[in-house]
Amino acid sequence: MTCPQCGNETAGLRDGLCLPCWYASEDRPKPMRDRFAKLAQLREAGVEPFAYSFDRTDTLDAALEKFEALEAAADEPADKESVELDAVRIAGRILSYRDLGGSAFAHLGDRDGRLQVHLKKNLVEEEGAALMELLDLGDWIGVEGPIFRTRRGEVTVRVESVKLLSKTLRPLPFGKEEVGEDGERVVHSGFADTEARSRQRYADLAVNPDVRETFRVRSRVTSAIRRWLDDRDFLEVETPVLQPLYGGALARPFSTHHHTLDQTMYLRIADELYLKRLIVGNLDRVYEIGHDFRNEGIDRTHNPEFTMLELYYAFADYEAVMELTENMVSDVALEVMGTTKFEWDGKHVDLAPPWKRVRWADAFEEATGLDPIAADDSALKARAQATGREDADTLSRVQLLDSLFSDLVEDQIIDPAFVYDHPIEMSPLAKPKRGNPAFAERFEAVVCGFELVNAFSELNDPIDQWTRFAEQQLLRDAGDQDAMNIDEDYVRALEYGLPPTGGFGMGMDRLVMLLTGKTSIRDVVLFPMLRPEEGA
RNA sequence: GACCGGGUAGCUCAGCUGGCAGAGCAACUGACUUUUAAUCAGUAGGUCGUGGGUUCGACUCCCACCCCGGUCACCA
Repeated sequence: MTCPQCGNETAGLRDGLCLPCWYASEDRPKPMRDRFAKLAQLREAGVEPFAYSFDRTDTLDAALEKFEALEAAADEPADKESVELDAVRIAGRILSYRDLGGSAFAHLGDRDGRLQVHLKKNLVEEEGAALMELLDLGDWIGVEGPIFRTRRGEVTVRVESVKLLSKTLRPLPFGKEEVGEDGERVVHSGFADTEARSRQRYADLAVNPDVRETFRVRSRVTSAIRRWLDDRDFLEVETPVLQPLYGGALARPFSTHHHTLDQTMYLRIADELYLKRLIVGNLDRVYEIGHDFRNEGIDRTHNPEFTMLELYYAFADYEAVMELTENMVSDVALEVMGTTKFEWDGKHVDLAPPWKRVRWADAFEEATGLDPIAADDSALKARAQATGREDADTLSRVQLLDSLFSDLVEDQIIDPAFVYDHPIEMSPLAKPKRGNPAFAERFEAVVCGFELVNAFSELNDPIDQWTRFAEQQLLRDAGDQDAMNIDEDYVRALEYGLPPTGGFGMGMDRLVMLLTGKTSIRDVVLFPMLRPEEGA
């Protein structure tokens, strides 16, 4: 292929140009053109702009801690001033650069830390002095030198050699950072565009330490939960994401096709039915942390692809699962965040157990004045209309019950509470309530007005389960697209015997939102779903 | 899907009642060897989301569309 502009041969054209012409084009912002031009200058000066490796002795935080420990060990104040730590090798991105002519101060940033370095032209080797002229904000460099404290009091590496690790060709959207007297960091004109921050999460993470912190918390939450469950003899398992029949929840699936089998496959909407098959298989206690997919709307609390923790616990009923839930969530919060008290969307909550228990029907009757079992459909419709549901006429009984409950009860629950014993028709996978089969042994854990956990005493009677599936099928035939499929294989598994089992599903994204105070799921998902860009 | 708000330089934003497209940061040139939102002098940088319309003249007013955010609806 030939570049139409310079006539040189090229493997491919980017916007109709070879890469050197593309980077030099007036269509590129000036900072990009300048940075591309610096690549050639670097190579001329004998500097490879994209290195293969760098052997660092310390992270930035570790180097800082080492120096401070040495300083603390000095006895005399006079000694403290002259404390110097032997050379370290550290690496990071250039976050700031103050060029004073013969020398320059820069801050480097890595995953967790930030450290100032001082580059003096007469101290760094010749190649490094040439390199100093060609550095930009965002570049990755590695430096070596002793650590001292400047007259202005900042711990600083006196650079004796510097190596370019990776040249950035595109300017990162750094703000200007001001560090106040109290050590608080104020960023001026940072990276604010929410869409760009989600699409280019790499840039968001690179310039916003608090975003990195959010995802560090997320990672710690996941591993703390694994540890908590592993300690209690739960077995982590992996079940199919691609399924010939979806189930375990009520939602629209994503569908795809397997060519060899010539079979429609679905991305799972829940793990539930496979995990309970494992309990049939004597695995006793299992859990899975994985992605579920629901082909529905995208908003502040819904991403089509989200992370669910499901666990199943043989010989336990839903009351045991309530205890497990409140203990696990509060233990994990305490371990990861050091507290059980959180503020979320202006609401203050305490996750310390025990959580409040609220009987579903009592809360419903208190809020609506209606008995959820005795009230007829028209009364429910009238009540729903009174709460502002204009489409009440089109809703099924289950939808009416649920919408009234969500609008009038769930929104009002701030401190964590277990809402339990839902009407049986809302819970096709749960055992009937002991002594009152109009209800199911089911609970939802509600915090800050949203559902965090959904759990049951699992239905282990294959005859009852098949009948419930059949009732779902009738709803489906009547046009309810969200009603469940009959899963004959699952019923077969139940026929082999599911011991009494308690189980739950918890939205991991929502738990992380709660712990980090984020009110949008986009802020706790690294790459949230967005409409594809036309051109990057 | 409905309503509201937004889309202007690489980033963050201003732009009034229609009259030459602006600032700070980043970039570039120069000065400066302990600075830290470094400083000082200068330079350059634009398809004002897209397409129509009104007008002598549109970033600005009108219409349609696209994208983002919020609220509501949907998602029990």
